[in-house]
Amino acid sequence: MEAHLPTNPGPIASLTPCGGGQCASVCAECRVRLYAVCAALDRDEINELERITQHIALPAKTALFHAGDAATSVYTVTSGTLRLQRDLADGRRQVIGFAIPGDFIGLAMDDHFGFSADSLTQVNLCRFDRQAFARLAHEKHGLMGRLHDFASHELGLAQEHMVVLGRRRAEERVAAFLLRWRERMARLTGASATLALPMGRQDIADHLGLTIETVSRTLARWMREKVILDVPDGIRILDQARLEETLAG
Amino acid sequence: MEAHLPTNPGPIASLTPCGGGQCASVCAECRVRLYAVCAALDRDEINELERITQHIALPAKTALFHAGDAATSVYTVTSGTLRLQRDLADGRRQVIGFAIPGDFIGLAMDDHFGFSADSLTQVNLCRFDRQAFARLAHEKHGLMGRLHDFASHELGLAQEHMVVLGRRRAEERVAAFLLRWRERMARLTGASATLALPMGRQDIADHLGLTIETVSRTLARWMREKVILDVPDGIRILDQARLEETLAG
DNA sequence: TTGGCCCTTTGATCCAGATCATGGTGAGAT
DNA sequence: ATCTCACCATGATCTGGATCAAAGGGCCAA
Repeated sequence: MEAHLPTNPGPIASLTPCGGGQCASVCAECRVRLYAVCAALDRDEINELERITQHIALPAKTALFHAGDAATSVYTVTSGTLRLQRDLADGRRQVIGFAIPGDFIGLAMDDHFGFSADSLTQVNLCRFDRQAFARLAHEKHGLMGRLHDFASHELGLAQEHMVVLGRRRAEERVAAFLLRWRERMARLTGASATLALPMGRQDIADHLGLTIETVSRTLARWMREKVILDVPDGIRILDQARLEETLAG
Repeated sequence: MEAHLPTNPGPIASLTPCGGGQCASVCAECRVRLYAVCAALDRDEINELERITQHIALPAKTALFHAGDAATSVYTVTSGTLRLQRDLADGRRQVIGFAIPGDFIGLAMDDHFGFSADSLTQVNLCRFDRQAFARLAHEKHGLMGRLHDFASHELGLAQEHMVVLGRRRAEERVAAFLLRWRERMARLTGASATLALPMGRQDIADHLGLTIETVSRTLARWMREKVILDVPDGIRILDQARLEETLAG
């Protein structure tokens, strides 16, 4: 595994404030409100949150922040997909996860980000000043509870992913990824026949601790065997049971 | 990796309430109070917590709970070491982590445990009824904040471990484990020349996604090269810089 | 003292997945 | 159109760590 430098995003974009109809300018119109941390808040509290909210539009393939940056802001994703990753000095990458609408970025509330975040698609975000958000969380009990729910849920997912990385074979890893991604997308868009895959093969490989070739071969085999079907910008799962068996085996 | 069934702990022990001088019977005397979640509470709140606290002594090599069990209790470790793990159907194991004094078990606040917990040594714990503890956390703002700090800290560690499992070579994994374990122990006991390793080689292997042979060979080589020294029930790190270089490489 | 059991070490061999190499394909630029 | 560039697919070969095999200790029970 040498430095392969995939999809190197440019410098951090000048983040354009989100005007016009591109994203909800008020929480009341927000499509992910019920999934996001904000669901914890009542009408008055939402108003308070709104005062410290900046709506941000991030173009595709752009860095939101880098690992080690001072964490002056935290974010809620309202649309699009981000890739969260840690890099080693010699170019090896671990994709920690992918953030989708409703996800909160900055749970650690640490002074510095422990990973980098780059947009895969165009992304809309609510940006909060970290200090102000932390103050609000310390005032509003419900918000802190909701944050904890998010953090502990993430922790459970992280532990599941440890099993995948530590003890699963290549084929099992890819199956686990497809099934989990499908599940997450279903929560957002409802059960759908086709599964959008905004991330590339290299991103999947770096998420699963594999090489791009292994991911590609595994998917190609499943396509030959009619387990999945290739569609533009994603796949269609034809035989979910087969993927689940792969995982159970 | 076939079923190796290592260190199969017996059935869950009848947990003996902790009487006598074995463990602090009141929080005021607790040696880990400042490290544990309880540090968030003032004197009155500590008294309330104490009312729902059961002091428990768990013998070595005993199961505290199994993955999938209804999570009726949550715990703070006051002494000893526990092994937290997930098992696959065919015997493969992933050791999620090791819990040491000050650690909180049950952050997920989920209805069911996502992993099993077994004592490696004799362990003393504060057991809390989960419902009562959750109620207290929702009343006492400081406690919820503290829980969130713990959860998000754990999340950061989990993400670091993903890098180890996904992208590190065998030697790097073992170095990462020794350095991190040393760090954790240092927080408890102060910097010490010798490093106690209450877990076996198989446990380390299952934590790092390796086999026992690879762990054994790596440690043996470092002993030959005077990087570490074998001492009863642990090791002494002679050349920490060498381990850090291994990790940086 | 002996035997049994568990854990660890060490050597020999194997193989899943990495690495290396090459070609295909589609989207955007000119 | 044609070029370029970033992905993706796929065949050939290699290798780090797994697997297989065997042989020490250390501890405890009888």
